[in-house]
Amino acid sequence: MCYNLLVIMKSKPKPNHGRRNQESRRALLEALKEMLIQHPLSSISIEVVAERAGVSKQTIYRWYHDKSALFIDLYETESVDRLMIPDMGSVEKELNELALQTWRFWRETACGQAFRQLVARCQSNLHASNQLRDDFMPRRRLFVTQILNRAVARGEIENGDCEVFTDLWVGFNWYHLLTNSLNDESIIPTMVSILLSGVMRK
Amino acid sequence: MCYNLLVIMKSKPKPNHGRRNQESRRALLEALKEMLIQHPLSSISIEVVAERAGVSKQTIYRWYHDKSALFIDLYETESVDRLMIPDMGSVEKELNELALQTWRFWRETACGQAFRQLVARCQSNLHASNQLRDDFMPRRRLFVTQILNRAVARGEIENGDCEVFTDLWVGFNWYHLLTNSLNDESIIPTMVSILLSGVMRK
Amino acid sequence: MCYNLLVIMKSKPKPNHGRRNQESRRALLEALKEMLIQHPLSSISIEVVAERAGVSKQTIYRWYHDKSALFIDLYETESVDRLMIPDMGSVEKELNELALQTWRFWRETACGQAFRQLVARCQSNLHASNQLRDDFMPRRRLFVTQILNRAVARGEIENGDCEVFTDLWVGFNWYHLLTNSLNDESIIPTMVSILLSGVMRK
Amino acid sequence: MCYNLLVIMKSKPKPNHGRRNQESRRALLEALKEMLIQHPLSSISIEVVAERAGVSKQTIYRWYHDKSALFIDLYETESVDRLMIPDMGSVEKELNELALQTWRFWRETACGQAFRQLVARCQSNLHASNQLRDDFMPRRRLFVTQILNRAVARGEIENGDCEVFTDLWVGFNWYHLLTNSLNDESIIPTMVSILLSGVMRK
DNA sequence: TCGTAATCGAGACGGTACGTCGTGTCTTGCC
DNA sequence: GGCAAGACACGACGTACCGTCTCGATTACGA
Repeated sequence: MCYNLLVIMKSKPKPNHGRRNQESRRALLEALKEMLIQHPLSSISIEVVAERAGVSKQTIYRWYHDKSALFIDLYETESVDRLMIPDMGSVEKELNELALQTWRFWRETACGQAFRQLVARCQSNLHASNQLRDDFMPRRRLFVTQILNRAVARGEIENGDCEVFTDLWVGFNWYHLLTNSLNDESIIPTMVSILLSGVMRK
Repeated sequence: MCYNLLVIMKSKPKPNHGRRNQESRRALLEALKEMLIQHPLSSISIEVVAERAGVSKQTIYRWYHDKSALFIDLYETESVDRLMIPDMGSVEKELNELALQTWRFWRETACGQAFRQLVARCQSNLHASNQLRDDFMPRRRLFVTQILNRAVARGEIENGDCEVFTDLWVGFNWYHLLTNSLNDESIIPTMVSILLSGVMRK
Repeated sequence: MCYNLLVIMKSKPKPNHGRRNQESRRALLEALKEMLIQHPLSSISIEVVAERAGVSKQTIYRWYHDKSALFIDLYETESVDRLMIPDMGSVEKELNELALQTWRFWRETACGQAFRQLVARCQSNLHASNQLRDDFMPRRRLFVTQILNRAVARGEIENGDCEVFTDLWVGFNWYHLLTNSLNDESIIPTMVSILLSGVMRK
Repeated sequence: MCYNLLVIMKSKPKPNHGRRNQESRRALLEALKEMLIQHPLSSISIEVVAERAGVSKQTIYRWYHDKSALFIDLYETESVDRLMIPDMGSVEKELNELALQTWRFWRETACGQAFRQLVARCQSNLHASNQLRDDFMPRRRLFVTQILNRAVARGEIENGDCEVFTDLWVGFNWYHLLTNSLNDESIIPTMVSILLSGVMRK
């Protein structure tokens, strides 16, 4: 049910028998993006998104279980490769870069504010909550584990405790996002160094 | 409009002629508390709370601006300081204990659910957000810094980076609360040990 | 659930605690009446009636199970006392008068066309069908049985077979309504005389 | 667009290159017939008929203008002339038999339900309405007039008022069909006797 | 023998309406 | 004045069918 961007993009361009209409998907995400600039996610109804995108409600429900899923599609589409950190030869450099990019992405696009709304919404919607935890977050956490895996390969850090490390990483960033404190980037290196101390090879 | 706990507590013990009915307030919070145990936040409507408490909707709206305000009243009423960890001679033990107590407090009382609602509300309310960051959280963070200060005094850890350490600490716990994953307590020691590595005296 | 006109009209004028808002009921029927002039019932949605009457959908559903019930309220309100035939001393005269009045009522107001739509609708809606048979028609049939009862009292006709007589009566009129043949009133006396032969006292 | 039975029946027995697939037409009517037995008309959607018949919606719309047209095709296909009553020597016996057969035909085949749909459709379609009154009904009424004619020949009844008699007859049956009350056959003799009283030779 | 043209299944789509739910406001009459 | 009761306008929900529209596979026919 959940739409997979990459698979679609790689499939041959010959379109449409009973397959998803890419045009309507694009219009949908575009409409949502524009609306997110002015309104919090919670005040944006599926009804209005559909109307604005020139798409029927049913089409939304066909591809997305709810508003959150729609936003997630947008979020992932927008953040693709912005948070893909290249090999910089050092886990410390890469983690610093990832945190910096994440904070900037959140500050500079509508996505930061929108993600806050998404988290908020999940606090009163069981399905959205499960989806966030089991579907969306694992994909986000990959950006971190990728870096960690490279570091393991380089022999920089021990292999293990990767999940808890990522919990701490994500928690730190969420906390700053959710309390509106993404401004002081100077604390990032400290955070990285505290975390790395716990996993560095002696 | 928003109900202020202290004012009520100072009012005479047998008041009531046109003043707020304490009985209905108590019934309201009680009903809410019971429901939070069994039902996800999402499925609790003001309508149902009112009915269960035997209170009219109007009475709720007279005293609370909206649903969140009701949850917050519950949270503040319930949250006694059961998170004060005594000196156990070791920062590691104390931090483990604090995390454990925090998770249990959130899991076993309605407060975890209520706090989630509080955080959610702050994502679309600037004033609430500032209050959370500048007023409420500093008090909560004291539970951690207190332990850290004792550890510094004992010579266990370096003095410094306390704020970032606490950010990581709080972030980790929030993350697990907000994603509904407070069940697996076995990861707590790992978390504590990673964090402490970054600040332990060599 | 089904609204009873007479009870309301007789109740004391002091209005409204949780009681039905008469103004919105009036607006509703008025809106429906106007729309029936231009559109068949089947093409009139509850949504639009509500909007036109300046009333919320919920309010309609509170008082009427479905569109048919709403129309029935209108129909009965409109036809009240138009089809109440006074004692004319002779069952034959009275039945002739009743048929004449019925045909004219159907021809001259929106109600005839609307009633056709109502019957049509009942052919594909079980609930509407039951309501028509068990709720609405018994009240309509009273206009006939009233006349028959008077005739029995006068000794004009036998007491019995009243139901079948009324079936025949109603069927005849329905048939002419549903086949768009309400024009030739000259057949009415023949119909009356055939029917009466079967029940007259010898 | 509207499918014409006769044209099909005259077409060569083994046609089909881009011609209509008889198998899917048969499956369609069969599915419809079966569903009419168990489900009220209201709950039968084109979508479900198509699925049950293993036929695509498009195929239905290619051959029928709308849902009613589909029902009508069924009615005309199914309605063989099983209502031809033989001479039984008595008009009363014959009329009783005719009513009984009619009711059973409507109850036991899908045709009763289909005919209800036909009548319903005529209430918002002038052309269909005229056709019903001027084309279809006269043929149906023949079953009655035939019996009446025989009775006149036998000298049982007066010659005259045949049309009004038939109006009453048909109206009575329609009324019971359209209100879903074809179950209590015990009222039929009463109906016959009332009607006959009005036309019997003294 | 191979187009070619229409039918067919599948099913996505834009629509319209549905009937329900929840919010927050309002009114009434009791206390 | 607070309060229970409950009607109300509003807005959104998620679902059900409608009738239209591609698409690619199938199937005869006629060149």
